[in-house]
Amino acid sequence: MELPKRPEFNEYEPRLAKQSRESGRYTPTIKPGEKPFTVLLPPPNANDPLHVGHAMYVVEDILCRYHRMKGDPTLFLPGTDHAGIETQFVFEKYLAKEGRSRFDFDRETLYQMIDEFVNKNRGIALSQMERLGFSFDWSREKYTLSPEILDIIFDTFRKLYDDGLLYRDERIVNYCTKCGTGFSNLEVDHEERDDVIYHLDYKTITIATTRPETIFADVAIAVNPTDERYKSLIGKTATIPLINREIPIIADEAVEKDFGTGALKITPGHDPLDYEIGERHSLPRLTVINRAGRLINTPEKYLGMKVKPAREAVIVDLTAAESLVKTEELHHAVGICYRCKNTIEPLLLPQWYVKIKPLVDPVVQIVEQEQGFKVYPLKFKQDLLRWLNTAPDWNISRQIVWGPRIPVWYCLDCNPQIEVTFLSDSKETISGSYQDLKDTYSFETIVRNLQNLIAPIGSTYLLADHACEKCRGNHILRETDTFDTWFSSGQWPLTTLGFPDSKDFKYFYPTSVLDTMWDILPFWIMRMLLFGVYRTGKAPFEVAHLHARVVDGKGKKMSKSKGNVVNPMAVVEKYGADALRLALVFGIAPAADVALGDQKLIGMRNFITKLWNIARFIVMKTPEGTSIPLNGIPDIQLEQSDIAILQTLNELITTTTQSIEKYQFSIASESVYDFVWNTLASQYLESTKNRTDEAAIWTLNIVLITCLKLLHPFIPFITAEIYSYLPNKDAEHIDIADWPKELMLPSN
RNA sequence: GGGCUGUUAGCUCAGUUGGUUAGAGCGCCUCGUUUACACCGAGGAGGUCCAAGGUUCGAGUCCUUGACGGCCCACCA
Repeated sequence: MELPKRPEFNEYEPRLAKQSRESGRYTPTIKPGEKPFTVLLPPPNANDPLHVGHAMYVVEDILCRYHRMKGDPTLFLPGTDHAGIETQFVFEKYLAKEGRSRFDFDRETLYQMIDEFVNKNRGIALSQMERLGFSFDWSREKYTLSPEILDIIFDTFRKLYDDGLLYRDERIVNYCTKCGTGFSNLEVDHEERDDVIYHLDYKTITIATTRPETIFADVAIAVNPTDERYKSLIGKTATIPLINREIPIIADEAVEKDFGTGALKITPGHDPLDYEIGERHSLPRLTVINRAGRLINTPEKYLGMKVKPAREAVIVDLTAAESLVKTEELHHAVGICYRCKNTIEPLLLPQWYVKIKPLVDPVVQIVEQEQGFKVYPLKFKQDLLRWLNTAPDWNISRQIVWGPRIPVWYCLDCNPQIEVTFLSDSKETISGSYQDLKDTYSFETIVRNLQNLIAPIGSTYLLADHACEKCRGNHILRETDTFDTWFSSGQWPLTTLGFPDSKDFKYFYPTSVLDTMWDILPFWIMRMLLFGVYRTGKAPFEVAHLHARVVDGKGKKMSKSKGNVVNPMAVVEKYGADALRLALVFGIAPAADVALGDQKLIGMRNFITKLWNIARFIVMKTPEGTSIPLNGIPDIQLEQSDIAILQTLNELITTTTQSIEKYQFSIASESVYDFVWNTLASQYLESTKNRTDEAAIWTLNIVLITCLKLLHPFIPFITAEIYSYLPNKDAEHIDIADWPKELMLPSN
């Protein structure tokens, strides 16, 4: 047998990937009593192609391949995420290209369109992951919107309700008027801006604000109680310019004396801090900006204006009224939508919240005391604890269509004040309370063309879709808020394994290792811990391993605008999946950025070619029909150099194994790389060129097959391809061959 | 305003608990091709380990301070 001249990775890599996928070799056998090794794939977005970050799944694959070879029942479970807002955002961009927007459609139609769009592109990420050589159990592939998964998610929602951990409240929400949905604080980005701060004359006092268009929603002026300048004014009133409404001057410690004029206008309807102060002082909440970002409840001339023009108009009028005392430059950070970069508009909205404290407490204990759960690298433990300890109640409502609707139903007849927005038959947007609209539009029209509803706090609701328990009526609408994506992906360890009764769940939960980039620690890892512990009492994974970001060859963050984004599939085309995989773990400190550039990829590819050529030499040198002992060295006269390399090989086996166990993939891969290139190829192999004795042949073969196995988790394709050419082997495929153990060597 | 992290060869980075002449890949220089491999081989040049101070028999490694990066969090209107 002979190996061809040079490996054509674009031939053998896809062929082997397809073969192993179809063979079902990665479907584990459940062996009661034996501890399985389980990894759940952090699901990529169902509709997007992979980006380089996803190539880091190689970490999970290394672990899984290693454990599979070690003989552990190993499950690497793949899946995809519907990715609520992300997907809807992508789809809206696509709509925009055709000159349409989501407001042109009722939610049912829009949902169907997105569903189709996702289904059409659904396979892309999956086939790309196949190409990268991830050893998934494809028979267990999951999707976050599958009915059986939704059942579990709704069940958790119901349990939260039953346990009194679920409530509705009207609070300030970070609202993006462009995306049309609220976000949690975590999802808000900040941008440094140079703005103008306006000093406005409120008769008795002068305030400073960057948002003069919200003065119509002012309900008080607050000063710091220790501020000598204003002490005498507390309890008096001030007058809002332009509308001359009198509002009280109050004292609150949250006001900073040194900022602006030291007097803060309180606008609880449009600012989170003001909302808090308003709560403390039982102040009313006025709303002057709606969800479209337009002014309402203001003097007539500003009605319907968008925020920015309204600000300008108000300033013009304030100037004319001589209420504008002065303006100053202000450099500050403004909240922007993490998706579309639009300025966040804090608005009052009724939303669904999960009480977080009762969920957090047991998790804090588990994390602190490492009760069946650890974080690697350790430095992230304190981050996780900080996130846990400061987590506010969780707003799980999102005002988008792409996702599971929150499973509660409102009876319109019992709650006629519910505000509905829908398209009339002539495609006009109609919005108002059901009470006001029900005589003009039939319930059927509203249902059929519904875009969204807003149920005021206090509305009664049902927990299943059936006739109203009170009035027996059938005018029932399901909540239009959908779950925050993390509400469903946070239950991934439960849903993928079929909580609570399936065989899989009983055998594979808790899972072994969960690896992601550190940036979703609070979004995802924390939520999985909360849900996992809430529903099972156990952390959903024994180890959370956090890796770093993939950056370009110069160590710079990849970004579209810089044009340095690396497409993993292009890299695979050019250098092969093995080279990419190796480049992602080679020479990297734990949780340090991974610099990925051509130079490194070339180096990795060269190593793969080198390995091929070493194998080619050894196979060529091995006479036809030679039987190679695979379980130790037989009684045969070895030369000193043979024993020496076998001893080094033994050390290598130990180093590699221990390094993988400790997640030090860099050390593991570099050790084998160094051994193969320098010890095996440059030294030993050269020294055997004039030998034809059995000892040399056997040693070469044993060293080769051992190295192939040690390298297989990192570079599965080339090792499998070479293995398939070997005349003697211990398994049909290398990915199910035994992990190397140290050889017993003759003592002399 | 808090917190984290980095600064080691031209470039990208390793250096576990402090211990002999500080390493890798790529790049560079010289030489080599009927060779398993030019996606190669042999050899070589190249570092006051950011700065200052301290602990120590001994510091790239620990401590303090400073400089310059990067990142995260925060209700400065």
